[in-house]
Amino acid sequence: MGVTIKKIAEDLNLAVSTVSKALRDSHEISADTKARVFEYATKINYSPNPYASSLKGRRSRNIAVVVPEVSDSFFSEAINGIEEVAQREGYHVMIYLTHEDGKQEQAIVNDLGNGRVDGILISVAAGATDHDHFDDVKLPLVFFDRVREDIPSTRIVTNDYESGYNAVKHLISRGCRRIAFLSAFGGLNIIRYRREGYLQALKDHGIDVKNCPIVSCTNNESENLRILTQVLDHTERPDSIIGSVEKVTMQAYVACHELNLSIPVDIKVVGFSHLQIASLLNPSLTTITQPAYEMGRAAATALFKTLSKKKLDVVNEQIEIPSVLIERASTR
Amino acid sequence: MGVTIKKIAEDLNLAVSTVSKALRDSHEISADTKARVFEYATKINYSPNPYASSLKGRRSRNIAVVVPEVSDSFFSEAINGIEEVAQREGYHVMIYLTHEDGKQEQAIVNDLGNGRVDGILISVAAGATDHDHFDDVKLPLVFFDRVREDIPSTRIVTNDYESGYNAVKHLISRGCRRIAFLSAFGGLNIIRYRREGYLQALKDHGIDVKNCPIVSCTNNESENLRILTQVLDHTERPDSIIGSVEKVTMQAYVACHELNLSIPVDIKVVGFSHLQIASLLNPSLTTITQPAYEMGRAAATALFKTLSKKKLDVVNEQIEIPSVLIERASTR
DNA sequence: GTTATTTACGAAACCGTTTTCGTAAAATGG
DNA sequence: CCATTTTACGAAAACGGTTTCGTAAATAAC
Repeated sequence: MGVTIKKIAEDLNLAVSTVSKALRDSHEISADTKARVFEYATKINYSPNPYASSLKGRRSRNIAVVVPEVSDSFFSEAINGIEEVAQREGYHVMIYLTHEDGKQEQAIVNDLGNGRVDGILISVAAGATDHDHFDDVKLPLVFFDRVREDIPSTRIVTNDYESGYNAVKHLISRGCRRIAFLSAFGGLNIIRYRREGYLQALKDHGIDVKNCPIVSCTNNESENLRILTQVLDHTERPDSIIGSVEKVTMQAYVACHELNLSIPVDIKVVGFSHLQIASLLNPSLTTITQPAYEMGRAAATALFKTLSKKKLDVVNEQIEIPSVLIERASTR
Repeated sequence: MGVTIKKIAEDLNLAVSTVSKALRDSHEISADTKARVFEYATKINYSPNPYASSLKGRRSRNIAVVVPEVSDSFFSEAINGIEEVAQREGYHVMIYLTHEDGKQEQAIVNDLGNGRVDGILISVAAGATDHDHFDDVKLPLVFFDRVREDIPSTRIVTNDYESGYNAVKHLISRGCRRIAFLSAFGGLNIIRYRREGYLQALKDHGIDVKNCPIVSCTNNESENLRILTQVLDHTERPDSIIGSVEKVTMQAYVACHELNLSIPVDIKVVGFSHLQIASLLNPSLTTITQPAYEMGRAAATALFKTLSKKKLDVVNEQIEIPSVLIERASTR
C-alpha cells in the first residue's frame, strides 16, 4: 500500500538494490544518483517499512518497559525519562504493566523474546515468587529500582539502605524514639535494604527496637488500613512512621486522619515517594525522594549503550543514584 | 537465531507451508499432523517472528498511544485502561510523549504512518498550533479527552460543558459569588467547553460576571504562580476558584498557601483532576473527577473494534462518559 | 469400474528491505 | 596500448513467515 523502494526504483529506472544503497548513503553509489534518489524519495514521502528492515536486520528499534503500574508517580516519572532518551535515539517504547503479578510478568517477558524488542527495561513485580523467568531471556536486560541482583545485568538503583538509615536519623533528631517501619507487600530487595538501614540506624543510636514495630503491609488497601489502625490505635503507639513506598505512606495518612491523630504533633511521618505534590498534602509530607526521572534516563542510556555494540551483553554493573530527604511539615 | 518454522519443518520432515498451516489450525491439515506440529512447537518453545508475520500480513498488532505527558494522573490512569484492553486483545502498546508540543506531536504521528502500528490513540497537545498534521494519517485514529472535532474519527470525551456548569452550581450553593476560572495553557476544546459551561451557569444564576475573572494560565509553573498571586492578592479577590486542569489547580493551592489564604474559609477550590490522593491534600480537594480509566478502556475498545474489521475506517462518533463531582473539604 | 470430488500436503511466490556477488565501463598504471 | 584496478550499478539470495496453487492419493458418486 505504502510507497516502497520498488516503486522508487521503477520510477527512476534503477535497480531496487541501487535505491536501497543510495538511501543508506553507500559509497558504491555515485553522488548524482544518490541525489536523484533522495530527492524523489522525499518528494513522494518515502518511509521504509520497519518490518522489512527488522526482519532483515534483526533490529527492531523497539524497547520494552515492564513496570508494575503506571499510576505510581515513581514509575510515570521514570517512563518520562526513558521515553525522552528513546525518542532522541530513534527508538520506540513499548509499555507493559504487570500489576505486581509475577505470573503476568513472566508471560510478558517470555512473549518479548521473539524479537519484537531489542531490549528490556524492567522494575520487577513485588508479587514475583517464581524466580526463574529471567534465565532464558536472551535480550539485553536493564533493571531499575526494583532489581534482581542474582542476574548479571545492569542495575540502576538508589541508595536504599542509606535512605532508610537517614530517615531514622532525621526522626531521631526530631525527638522520635518509637519509630515504625511500614514494609510494602512482597519480598522486594529495595524494601529489605530500606528496612536494614532503618534497623542499623536504630541500633547505632541506641533505640529500643521493641518499641519500633515493623508493619507488614499487603497489596490490599482496606486490609492495610485495618492493619495500620491496629498499630496506631492504642496508647503505646509509635511516635513516628516511615513509609517504605508511596502507597503505604498515603494509607498511613488516611489512617491518621481517621484516628484523629495529628501529624506531626501526635505522630511524625516520612515516606519514600516521588510525589510532586507532597508539599500540598495535609500536612506537607517529608519525603525521601527518589531520582525517578534520572533513573529512567540512566536505565535507557545503559540499554542503548549495549544495543550500539556488536556484542549484546549488558555489562554487569550497578549504578547508584542517591535519593534526597526533603524535610516538610510532617516531621516538623 | 530463534527457532523458526523452517526448523520445525526439517525436524518433522514436513514442508514449511504445512507447518505454517498446522500452527494456524488450517482445515487442510490432518488432525494428527497438527498434533505433531503443535507438540513439537511447544516443546522447542517456538514463537513466530513478529516481523515476518507483520511484513506478510500487514498487521503489526501494535498500537500507539500519543499523550502530552505521563506524569499527569489522568493520562497515567488512561494508559492503565488502554494497556489492560490491549493485553487482553494480544496487542502491544507503544507510548509517545509530546510534552504539549505540537511540532513534536506532528513528527511522532508522521513517523507512525509507515506501518509500525495498526492504529493510534491520541490526546492532542495543548500547544498544537499547526492543524493539518492529522489529514494525511491513514491509520485508524481514536481521540480521547482532548479531541479534534474537525476530523472524522471516534472521540471519547467526558461532559466538559456540564462539568463546568456543575462546578459553578456547586460553588454557588456554597455561597460563592465571585468565581474565578483558571484556563489552562493552549486553546484546547475541553477547556473551552468547561469555560462555556462555567459562563452559562454564571448567567443562569444571575451572577455578576465582572467579579468572575477568567485567568489564562501558561505552560510555566512560576509564571502561573505570579499570575495567580496577582489575581488573589487583593481585597477584591475571588471567593472561589475553578481549576480547569489538575496542574493549575495544584498551583492555585500553592498560591493560596503562600498568600496565607485559608481554604475553604477565605477561598473555595474545585478542580478538574483525577488524583486519587485528592482526599489527602491540605485541605482535601473537591474534584470533578474524570473517568480516566474508563475513557482509556473505551478508546482502546473502539480502536480494536475497528481493527477487527476488514475496512479500516473508524466510525465517526462521539462517546461521552460523564465526570463526577466529588465534594471534599475545599468547598465545605 | 470409471469419473468426480475431497483430503492432505508440498512447491513456490510474495511481503519490502538488505547484502553479497558479479560485471560492464571507466579510470589508472606501466 | 594492454593489464589492472576502481567505480557504479544490477541480479539474486536472503530474512521468516503466509498464501495461492498444484497434485498425488484417498474417498465418494454413479
